[in-house]
Amino acid sequence: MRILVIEDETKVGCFIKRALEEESYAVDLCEDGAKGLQMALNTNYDLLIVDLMLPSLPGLEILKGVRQARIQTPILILTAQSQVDQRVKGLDAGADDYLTKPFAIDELLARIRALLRRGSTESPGVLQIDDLALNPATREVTRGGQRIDLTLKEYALLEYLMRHTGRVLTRPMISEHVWNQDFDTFTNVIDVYVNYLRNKIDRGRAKKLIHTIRGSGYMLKAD
Amino acid sequence: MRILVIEDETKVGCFIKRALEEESYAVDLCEDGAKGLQMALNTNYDLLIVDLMLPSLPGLEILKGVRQARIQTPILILTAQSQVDQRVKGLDAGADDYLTKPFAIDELLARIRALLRRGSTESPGVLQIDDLALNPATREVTRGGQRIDLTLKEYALLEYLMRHTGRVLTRPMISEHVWNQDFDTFTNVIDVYVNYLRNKIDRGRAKKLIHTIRGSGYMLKAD
DNA sequence: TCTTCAATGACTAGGATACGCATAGTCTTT
DNA sequence: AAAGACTATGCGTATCCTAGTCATTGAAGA
Repeated sequence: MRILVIEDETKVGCFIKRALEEESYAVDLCEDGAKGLQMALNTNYDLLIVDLMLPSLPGLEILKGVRQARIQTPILILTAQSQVDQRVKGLDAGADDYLTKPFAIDELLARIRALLRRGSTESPGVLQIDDLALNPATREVTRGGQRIDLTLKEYALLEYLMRHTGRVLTRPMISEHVWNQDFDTFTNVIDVYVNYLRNKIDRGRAKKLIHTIRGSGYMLKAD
Repeated sequence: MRILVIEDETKVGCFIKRALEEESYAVDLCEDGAKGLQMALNTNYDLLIVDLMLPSLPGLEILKGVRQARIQTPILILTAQSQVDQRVKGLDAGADDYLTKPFAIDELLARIRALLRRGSTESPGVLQIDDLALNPATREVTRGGQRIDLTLKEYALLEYLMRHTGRVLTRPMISEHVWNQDFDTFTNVIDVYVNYLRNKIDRGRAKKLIHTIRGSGYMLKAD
């Protein structure tokens, strides 16, 4: 975990640095606002601690600069007890938390732990096979970068196929996952929808992705 | 944005609820700790506000319960001025921020905005999509530089849509975050409000931003 | 090897339905 | 009285499914 501290008061800055290093954080200390912004933009820190009262560059400008650059690193700002509105402005400008001087070092550490804890557990989530992509989050389907509009059932069917690429999927398997329990086994709805999908996905393309396994069912495959 | 307030003092609780509702948040109020924990576990809130001094269940237990369930909803705790160690314990138990009673309502609101901002994807203060802009801090909405007046509910709905741009939002998802617990599932309120929004935002514009995904829900998107 | 033919799947058209839109009206709060 | 939140209802249509015909497959027999 690497932390950048932007603080002009040498004494306070060094104190924070030592305390953080004792907690085994990697710490860079910068006493100049403009230079600090540069460092924040150039290096991928895990956390920024910014004093709002700096001589060269107002602390708020640092916040704005960082957020404009689409950097989402958590930012903790330091303010004086009196600067209530500054503090509110800071939070609205993109800061994640603040601490008023003077503060207990234990509290600073607790807040840092809280900020760093939010680990991004994002999953990629996009299903892909050859040049066909399906994004369950946005329900967006593309082939070769081109958008494809699907109805609800078509989409449900395609998603099921894509989640089981390369495997033979029998009609009972398909109906069980794409239709609900009162599915009539003696119809050809599945065939019909596979056909719909083919029209939208394979029609006119060199590579066919939907294959029929005669006597068994269907399969999605690049080969 | 839907918020759960766990606060045993009826007077304080109601005060907070009303203040938040005036800011377009959907608010559930609970005066009992154990019940509050249940609600927090059952519903996907955007934020929890927990008073640390509760009669039935210590506030800390609520925090632990929520975090043990792997729920990462931001939590703001309320403490008395004196309880410094409580506060540190609270942050370590998974709280994201605290406020000491008595507090200024403006500060509570600012902190809520800060907490909610980092919860959803990425947003440097102002939410923007195409020429539509929404500023959560001022609750100001503009399209093409032109101000648009929205009611509380219209605003709440639009904010939710804008915080999840490009994703399909189902009716259950929308009701869960824009309305509170006494929402009636069997009505078409959501449709009606989407229609209201369309009238104010898309009506007469070349580019439509609100799209309906038939059979699924709605989506806000520039394309 | 070629034909035949039954089984299986591909495709199409049209009717039924459910979905979402819009509008008007009710209720509540200010 | 006015504004906002919500309910109720009718209408148009995208979507779903049925049912029927047409095409393909592959094995059996000539």
